[in-house]
Amino acid sequence: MEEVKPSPIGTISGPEGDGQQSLEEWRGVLRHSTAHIMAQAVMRLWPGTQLAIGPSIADGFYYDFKLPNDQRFKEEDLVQIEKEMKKIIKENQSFVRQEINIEQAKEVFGDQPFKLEIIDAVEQAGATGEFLEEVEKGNSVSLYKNGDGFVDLCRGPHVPSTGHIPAFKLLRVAGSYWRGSEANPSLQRVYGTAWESKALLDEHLYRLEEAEKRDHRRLGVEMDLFHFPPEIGSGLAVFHPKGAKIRMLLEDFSRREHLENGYEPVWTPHTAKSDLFAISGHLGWYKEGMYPGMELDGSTYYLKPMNCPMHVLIYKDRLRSYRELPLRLYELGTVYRYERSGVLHGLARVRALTQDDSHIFCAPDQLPQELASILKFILKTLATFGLKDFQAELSTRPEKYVGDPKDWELATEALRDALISAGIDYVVSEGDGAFYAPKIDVHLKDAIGRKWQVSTMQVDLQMPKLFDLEFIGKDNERHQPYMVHRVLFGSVERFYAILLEHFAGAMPTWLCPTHARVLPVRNDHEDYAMEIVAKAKAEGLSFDMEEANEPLGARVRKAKLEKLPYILVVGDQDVEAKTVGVNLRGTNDPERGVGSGEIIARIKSEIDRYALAGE
RNA sequence: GCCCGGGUAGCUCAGUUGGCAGAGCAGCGCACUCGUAAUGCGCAGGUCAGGAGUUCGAAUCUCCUCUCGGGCUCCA
Repeated sequence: MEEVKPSPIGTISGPEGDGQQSLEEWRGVLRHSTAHIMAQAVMRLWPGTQLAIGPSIADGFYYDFKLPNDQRFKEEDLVQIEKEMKKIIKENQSFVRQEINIEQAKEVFGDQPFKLEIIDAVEQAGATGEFLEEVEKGNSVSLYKNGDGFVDLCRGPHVPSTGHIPAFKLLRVAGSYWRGSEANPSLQRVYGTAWESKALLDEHLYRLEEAEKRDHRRLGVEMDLFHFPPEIGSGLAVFHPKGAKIRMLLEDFSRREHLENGYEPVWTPHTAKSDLFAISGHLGWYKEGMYPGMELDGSTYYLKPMNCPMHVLIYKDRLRSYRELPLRLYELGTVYRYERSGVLHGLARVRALTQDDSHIFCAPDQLPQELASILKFILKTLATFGLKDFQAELSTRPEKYVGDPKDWELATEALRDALISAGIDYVVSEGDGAFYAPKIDVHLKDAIGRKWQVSTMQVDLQMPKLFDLEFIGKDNERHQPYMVHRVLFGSVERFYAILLEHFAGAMPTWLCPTHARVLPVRNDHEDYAMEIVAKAKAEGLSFDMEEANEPLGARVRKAKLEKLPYILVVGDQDVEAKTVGVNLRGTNDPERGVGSGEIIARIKSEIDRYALAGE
């Protein structure tokens, strides 16, 4: 529960203004009011502008406009709009709420087609009793009037007057569509942020700057981990030696964990004939997400967008006994998906991705136990990386689906039960399931708060039917197994991106390509430094050495910028006493005189435990 | 895919009204041999994303393509 705090703003104007709002709700009101003032400013500067909607969002607000004659905002326009907004704030106009009936509303907003559409929706909702997200149902609507005659259709509430906006800033302009659909007119969206004090605004802007520094795309370049060669194509990454080493360590972790948890490795090719994807339903329901077919020997081959159909074929290769179930097939499977050019985003959304994929075939009565143990596996995996700030979502049957709605119901309830018995908070996302199954998704936030789906588990009753899967039960009869799709990382690439941002590039020691750099103080300490590198290598660790061609301070700085977890300095005293000076990442004062065997044992133990910083 | 904004050395960025393409860092060479976040000097580095056009002359203006960023939609 959010703490109820005294209002930083003062009172708010509207029916909900009963003083019970949380701080976040107050900020929502402040931001929504700022959006109104922005709309007012835009109306002054571009008379004839059509207003769409202007809600508050996390940390800010936006407003969608259709400018007269299809004009577009430019970056410089934001300065103008801000200036006008400041004027309106100075004028301290009151926000006056007024309830009017539908007929009156249609007259007031006669020249505002988007508002009219909303009013129509309210009217219809009033008739049907249907709930609408953006408006209260009913036979009347509310509007807010400001001093100079600006009127906006709005549910409210608002701050009492325009003077109650202590600090705001417009951030960027973007394109959008009316009601988010490409079929509708395109609009101009302006994003901004507003806070109850200048200090909080500055803090927020500073946070945004800091977040930019941990953007995985930027770290990827700075740390020489990966890049996207245009010659290969959009959304297709190459991993450089250091980046690939990190990736390998992640994948090794995944393999080890799966083998220890009762999964069986499989391997499947990257392409298959259309026959396979026709049976699985992919060509019917997912074709727009696939690379186009390749003609070969009279067949059409597709790159696989998912691993499931191939895993199904492994199951189906022979008759299965109930004794084999649950059968957990696991593969780091690389799949290819056509993602629209505008949605690609570094490693977080690519066109070639490797899933830590498993398909579990089980008897119906094994399902609850299996789902519970998958959830546990997911949580344990996230905990290993210190990822605590996640959100679970239960996604239900989408509009485009295969199978019987009754099966969907059964599968959805099984997932819900798993969440409830694990005591995990979740939200329901109606209609967001895969075309073949409902799912539980786990979402993680990146550096700037964008949410990305990572782990998912899906209960699939369709694929077993489509492929006629069977097993022989205790009763010597044929039965159909259930099938669960699940990933823990989601895709290695996306998880990699999330981890880079989570750790701001300072990966836990066990995920670092190089564990320590040994720095000889003078050239004549190099032999001793190399001895330590060799000793570490014999213990399975990866150390390197940089010759004393530059001052020690410069080499220390370089190693720090490379975010190496350990810098080991060796000089006269160390050669004498067989010790090293330990400079640990994130600390300022080095520890002198640590035995060379001791530091190697320390680092080794850290790696063996998958330790996070400070553990 | 759609809207907006970008693309100049490996990286970060200057580049005036159209008039000889620059800096810092990184790289390479030489000197320095140093105890915990930048030693000095020198060298090299470019089809100004690509193509077409306007012009005596284009990094600069126009058009097209590619690509990146912010959104919309979509999703691991």
